Amino acid sequence: MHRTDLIAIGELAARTGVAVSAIRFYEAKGLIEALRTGGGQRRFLRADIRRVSFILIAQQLGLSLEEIVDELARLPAGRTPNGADWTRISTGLRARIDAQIAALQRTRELLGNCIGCGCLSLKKCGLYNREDKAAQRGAGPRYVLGDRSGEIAEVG
Amino acid sequence: MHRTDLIAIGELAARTGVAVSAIRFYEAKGLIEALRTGGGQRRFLRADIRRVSFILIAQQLGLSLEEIVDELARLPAGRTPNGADWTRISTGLRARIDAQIAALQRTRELLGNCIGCGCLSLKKCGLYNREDKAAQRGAGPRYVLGDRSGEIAEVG
DNA sequence: CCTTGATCTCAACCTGACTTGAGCTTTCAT
DNA sequence: ATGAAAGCTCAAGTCAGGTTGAGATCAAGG
Repeated sequence: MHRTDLIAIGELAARTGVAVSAIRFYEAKGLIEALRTGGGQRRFLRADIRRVSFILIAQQLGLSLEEIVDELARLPAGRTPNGADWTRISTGLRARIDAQIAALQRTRELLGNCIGCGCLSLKKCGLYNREDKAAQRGAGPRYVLGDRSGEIAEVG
Repeated sequence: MHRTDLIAIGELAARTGVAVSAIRFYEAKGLIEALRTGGGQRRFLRADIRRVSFILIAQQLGLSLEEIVDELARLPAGRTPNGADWTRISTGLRARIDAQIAALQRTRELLGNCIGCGCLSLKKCGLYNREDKAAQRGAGPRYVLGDRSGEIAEVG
């Protein structure tokens, strides 16, 4: 505690590589919280560096900010999160990573069998019939990569 | 050739699971082309079912529509693409898949070493210092997951 | 004290990937 | 020949995840 324990938004930004505007945005979305100085400026805990880092990692794994809020909600309310807390949270991420890897491996294989032969008959090769909830993130006609699951394409 | 060789937009939509509006959008973006009837309605080749399917697969792998345009530009101009054409194109996708799998595996490992111990000291564990151009797709503060590469976070 | 850099708020704008709605026309089965 | 279903265009809206800008205030070193 020999140093200032609270950091300004600029420092949090510098420490995490995230833009100041993004940090304000995260606060508005409920991902992080800030104390305020008498003058109204934000002051963060050092632990928030860790918290923001977690947000970045989770984003890389394809979680939306909304999902990340849910994950972070599992952190302790009052006290600074410790190693055990992060471990608990990261377990969920690990499962997600494993699922993504599995999905990619399946796609890779199907790509060989299916596009490789030039047929691209989706009904037959099932490149879409997979229940690929995990890879559903990121664009694509919404209702296809999700809602549908029944019959899809078949090349005449 | 015993069947109608041209299909309407509604049929292309039904065959691929993509919304009609999305197909028009793809045409506007140059991903597919359509012939027109005398009355101005679009008519697609059966091969376009395959083409749209390819678009969906590529999207799942994180390519933007712009990137997909580039990939598709490698298809033969006049004739209907054949199996060999698709194989050639899909090779690029395979490389991308492999890269993504590798990146995820690295992340998985780092997650164990780094979050597992609770430190989340990014400079030390390098969860960010990776040159993760592939996973850069999809959200995240733009300039972090890309432009930067120098010093990042270090938990005090 | 004073200045300079950091912050503040709020509203507006941006990109990507589509969707929606209005108003009008084409197709095609009966 | 006709009427419902499907298609057309064009402008505007949506959502996520931020960024940008204006105008005002705060914090801290000299």
